[in-house]
Amino acid sequence: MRPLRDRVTIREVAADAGLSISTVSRALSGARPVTPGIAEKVRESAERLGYRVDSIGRSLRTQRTDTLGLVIPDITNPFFPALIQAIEHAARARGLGIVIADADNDPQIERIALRTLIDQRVDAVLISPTDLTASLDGLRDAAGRIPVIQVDRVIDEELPHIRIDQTSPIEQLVAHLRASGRRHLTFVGQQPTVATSLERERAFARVMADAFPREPLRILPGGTSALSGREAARQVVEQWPLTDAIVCANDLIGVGVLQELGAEPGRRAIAVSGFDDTLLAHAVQLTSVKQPVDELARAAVSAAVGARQDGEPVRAVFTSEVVFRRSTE
Amino acid sequence: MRPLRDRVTIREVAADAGLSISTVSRALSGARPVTPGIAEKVRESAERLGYRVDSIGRSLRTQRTDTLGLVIPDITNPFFPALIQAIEHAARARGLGIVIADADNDPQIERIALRTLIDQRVDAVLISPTDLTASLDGLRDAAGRIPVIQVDRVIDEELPHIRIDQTSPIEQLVAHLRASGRRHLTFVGQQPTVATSLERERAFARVMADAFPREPLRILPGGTSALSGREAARQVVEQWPLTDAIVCANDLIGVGVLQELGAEPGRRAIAVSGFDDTLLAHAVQLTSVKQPVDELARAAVSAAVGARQDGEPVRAVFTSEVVFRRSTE
DNA sequence: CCGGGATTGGCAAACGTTTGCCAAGAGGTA
DNA sequence: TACCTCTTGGCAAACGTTTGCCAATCCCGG
Repeated sequence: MRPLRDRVTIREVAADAGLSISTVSRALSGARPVTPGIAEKVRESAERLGYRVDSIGRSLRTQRTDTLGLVIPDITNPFFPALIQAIEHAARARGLGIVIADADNDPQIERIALRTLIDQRVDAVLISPTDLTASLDGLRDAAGRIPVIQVDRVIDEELPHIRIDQTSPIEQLVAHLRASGRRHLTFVGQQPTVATSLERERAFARVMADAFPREPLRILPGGTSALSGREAARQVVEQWPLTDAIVCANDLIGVGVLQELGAEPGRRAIAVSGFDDTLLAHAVQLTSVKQPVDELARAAVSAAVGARQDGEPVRAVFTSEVVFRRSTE
Repeated sequence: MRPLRDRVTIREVAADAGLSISTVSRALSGARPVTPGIAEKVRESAERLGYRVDSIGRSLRTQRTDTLGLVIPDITNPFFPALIQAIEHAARARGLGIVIADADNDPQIERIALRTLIDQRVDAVLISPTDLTASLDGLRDAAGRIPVIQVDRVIDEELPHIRIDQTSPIEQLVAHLRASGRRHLTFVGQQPTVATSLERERAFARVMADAFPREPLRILPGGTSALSGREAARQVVEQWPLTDAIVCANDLIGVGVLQELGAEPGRRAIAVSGFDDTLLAHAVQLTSVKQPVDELARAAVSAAVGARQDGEPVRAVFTSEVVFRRSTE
């Protein structure tokens, strides 16, 4: 590797421009007005010398890093890359950087990740907690130190959060399935410790009680992977052979169910739907629920920077839409 | 938000333990031996006061951040989350954090992301460059400032890089297709400005020249999405109706091709293969090429930290395996 | 020509840590 | 006992920036 030039400091810019350090700092940041001629001269010197402000020095002084931490339960679930992307854009639009930590679906790792982010001095943390109960201590501990916003998955209603309404898409889903003649719907969740999965399950229960009051409630806990979806599908056909539609808590499970049921296209015996409208759903033509990720992201980032100023807890709920595809024809 | 405790500094720990700041620093970091009793006392004070070293202060002094930058061309291509995850694990194992930037397939954004990472003072950057030529300037500029390692996609052979061998999986693929009676293979790439896609295309050309010397070479440029795969598939059937196997430069394209050809399972007229063995390939039973992501990641992280010490450029090549599935039966 | 207010440059302190240097003490040897 | 070496604690400087405070200058009106 060729020798790396050492960095130009503000001191050298000041010397070059024949001004004091403070004037240079103010000219560059605009913290206070400077005489136009001087401003120009500073800009020119900085440009020519290739000066870039040292974020470490600045952070030490300002006690800000202009950086958001982002804790994700499982980056291999394709919903989260989409969410990350949206949050990154929203953050960039406000001049903030983000640093991502993957919890690997493990509350222990998640907790350590939170500590690490806080030690890294991020200004706030956005988190989709892994586990409804096991993540609670870590979350609250973190929230006692810096602003923390729960995104998508919320496990503590008291702390700030941004989420979607789970009921309305389930209503749309059930209505559609009913209209196409299905009567015996079964829900396959993730682990019941996943906040969103549990909410979807409860919404399903409510909606079903309305739509099919006499139908028994069929709910199966699943897992995180497509594999667990396959297993759940086997169990469903065996346990409740009447089932003519399976509502899944996310796309991974939906894909697994679809695989197990046989992937022949067109009208099929059992309708299947997923959740999150990931590219998986596109790939296998799975009906799914599209979350307004960009709005979620913008709201979350606003909340994070806002939380630094006023201390008002944030609670926002967005609506999402069902995207119907071949799997429910 | 409840009031946030302000941080405990090393000064307070020193006062509490009745020792000097430097002794505390050394006791905690182990930079120099301290008398066991003192070490114990320091540890106890630090623990009790809840002291955590301030990474900003430390970084200012040491001029290190113990953080790696990671520039990804497109986080919604599921190969990259897998790569990110692997790199995160490898980095964590060495006590390093990572900060991720998504280039959104745009060399402009990529360039800015690189600058931002460097401004953030990451110790080194791992990058999968977006564009074979348009990324070059930004890459070299960055490499002139801090250690930069190209991962997976390499566009400058002179700079450090970690990659896989593309030829051997293509050989396996072609051999398998040939053994199952296919004769008229067509390659569908991404844009020819994607380094890996181009390498795969060239490998395909070489291998085909060997295996089917009399067969004309059929190569189609594609795009980044499943959609472009669908379009490519239409073009292939129209332009080269004899085609009985399509080798795609990645899984997204493979999925699109599969969709367009009709997704009926079992032996089909045209065999299809993808690349990267993402969860998409699992979902649609697409034959694909599995890269040794964990090894890539470990090598890349080693290279990044190594580059700080010796200045030896790194060039490593790993082998990858074909995973055969229903799409090539 | 003087006084007062507004504007803007500079000094120096602070943010929290690590580390080179010095000196004090401990322990061993002659 | 005297001397030498080795260990280990403390002082203070440095990393690069922002900003509170003061002072100098300028402009304007009387």
